[in-house]
Order: sequence, then structure tokens, then C-alpha cells
Amino acid sequence: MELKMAVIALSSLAQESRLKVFRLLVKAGPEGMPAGTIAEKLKIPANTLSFHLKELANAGLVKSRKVGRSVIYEMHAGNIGVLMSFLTEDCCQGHPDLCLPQAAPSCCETSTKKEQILSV
Amino acid sequence: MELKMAVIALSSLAQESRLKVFRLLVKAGPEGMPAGTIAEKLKIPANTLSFHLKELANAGLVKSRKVGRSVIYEMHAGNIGVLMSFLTEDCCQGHPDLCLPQAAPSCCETSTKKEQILSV
DNA sequence: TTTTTAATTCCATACTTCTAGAAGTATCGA
DNA sequence: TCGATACTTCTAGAAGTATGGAATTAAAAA
Repeated sequence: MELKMAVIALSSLAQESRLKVFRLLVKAGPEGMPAGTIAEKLKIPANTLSFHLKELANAGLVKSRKVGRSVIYEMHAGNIGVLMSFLTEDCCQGHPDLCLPQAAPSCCETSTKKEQILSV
Repeated sequence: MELKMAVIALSSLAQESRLKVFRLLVKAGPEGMPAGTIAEKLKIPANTLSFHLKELANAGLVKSRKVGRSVIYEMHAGNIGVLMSFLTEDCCQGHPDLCLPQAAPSCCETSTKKEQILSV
């Protein structure tokens, strides 16, 4: 089931508007940002943005809380980390040194973190 | 242009068969694996696999070399690393401590690596 | 040369996703 | 309670993607 969750997460990121939203929320950190502000910053119609935010939330990459009539969206740090680890799991059969120098800092570093279960 | 490249890379990963292929090749490391072996291991028809490998190659996530009548596919470590960094760039406005403990090991660590340009 | 093996390309079908207009719900201020 | 604000849901046309059968190319073996 892990793999299917990862596909859902990656699908949700594989779209220009959603990737912009995601990166904006990663930048914003735990404080998050109201949907309206995101719409304004990225110039996306409110209804279209709402659709995309729902996709990201379904994928477990963002979470939301309601404050007054605003809905604050925030990255889901834990799940994002798990997804990253999933992508580079067992990299190079556990021989990180085989990776080229310009390789991902995370590549071949988190590979042994097998205790992490993809719960995205 | 960076963002569009990332979307292409993520789209290529956002499919069950391709994600399996990708993870298999990450595991395999620089040695890589012939298309036929991948098809056999993952039980994917040769023509379907060929289509998926092409997608991953177009996205810059794998590369190939011909050896006799086999084509050896291998992960493209550098581009994979750049993609990972792109996803967590400027995480928490440069305050990694704001990330929850279970957050990605890569999250909030690679954020300052702005010298890395997405060339995926 | 002919056959076998390895992989790719072409194609039609089936399916999924994106987009924004229109309408709906919820909250707050007057 | 009325109107404005903040979002979400519904909808359907347009566009994009996946799949495998059949044909094709290319290299090695017989």
C-alpha cells in the first residue's frame, strides 16, 4: 500500500500550480497561509486553487485549520519527509559512496532509515 | 523553466510502474540493469516498460547505455538530488528548527543550497 | 543468410485530469 | 437579518496519459 500512497503524493506534486503551492507552503513553514493569500500570491482563481489544495491535502502533503472564515493551509512536514525517504530507499544497495558527488544530499544518507514506514 | 522541469520529473514518478522502476534502479546503483531484467523482475510487458523507461529518461531521472543488444538503464543520481533539493528549498524560511522532529532528514537541511540549479 | 533475442515504435481504446463558470456553505460585520 | 467575504462543490468540455497488440529495428547466434 505504501507505493500507492507515494504515487498519490507524487501525482499531487506533478502539476504546476500545485507544485507552486507546495513550495510556497514549505517556505512558509508551520505558520502556514490562508487559501486567499495563496490565491492572490500565485494568481490562481479561488475555485481552481481550492481544487488543487484538496488534492494536496488528500495526498497528505498539506493540512488545514479553520480560523474565522479563513482556512489556513500548512505543509505536512512528517509526511513530506517520509516521501523523500521512500524515493531514495536502499540507494546504491547501501553503498552511498557509489553515488556521484553531486548526488542528492539526502540520497544515500537516509537509505538505512528502514524503520520509517511510509505513512503519507 | 526550473519548475516545469520539476513537474516533468514528478509526473514521471507519479505512476505505479514507473515508481517501481525508479526505486529498483536507485537500489541497483551505478551498475544499472538491462530493460529485460527490469521487465522480468516487475512483470511488465516489454513494450509497456519501454514506454515508461522513455518517460523516466525524458524526465532526466534515468539514463541508458547500450551493451550488445541490451540497453542498461541506470538512475541519474545528480538530477535526482537536484529534484529533492528543489522540493524542500527555503524550508521554514531558513529556520529548520521549526520543522517537526519526524520531518524529512533532507527537509530544512538542504534549504540553503541555493547554488544548486535545477537542471533535471 | 536465416533465426533468435532484445528492445522500441505505432496505433486505437480506455481512462484520468485540468479548468473555470455557476451555485452553494459558512462566518463575520453592520 | 442583510450583505459581504472566504472558500468549496458541481459540472462538463478539452486535453493529456496508459495500455497492450502488431509491426519494426538492431545485434548476435546458428
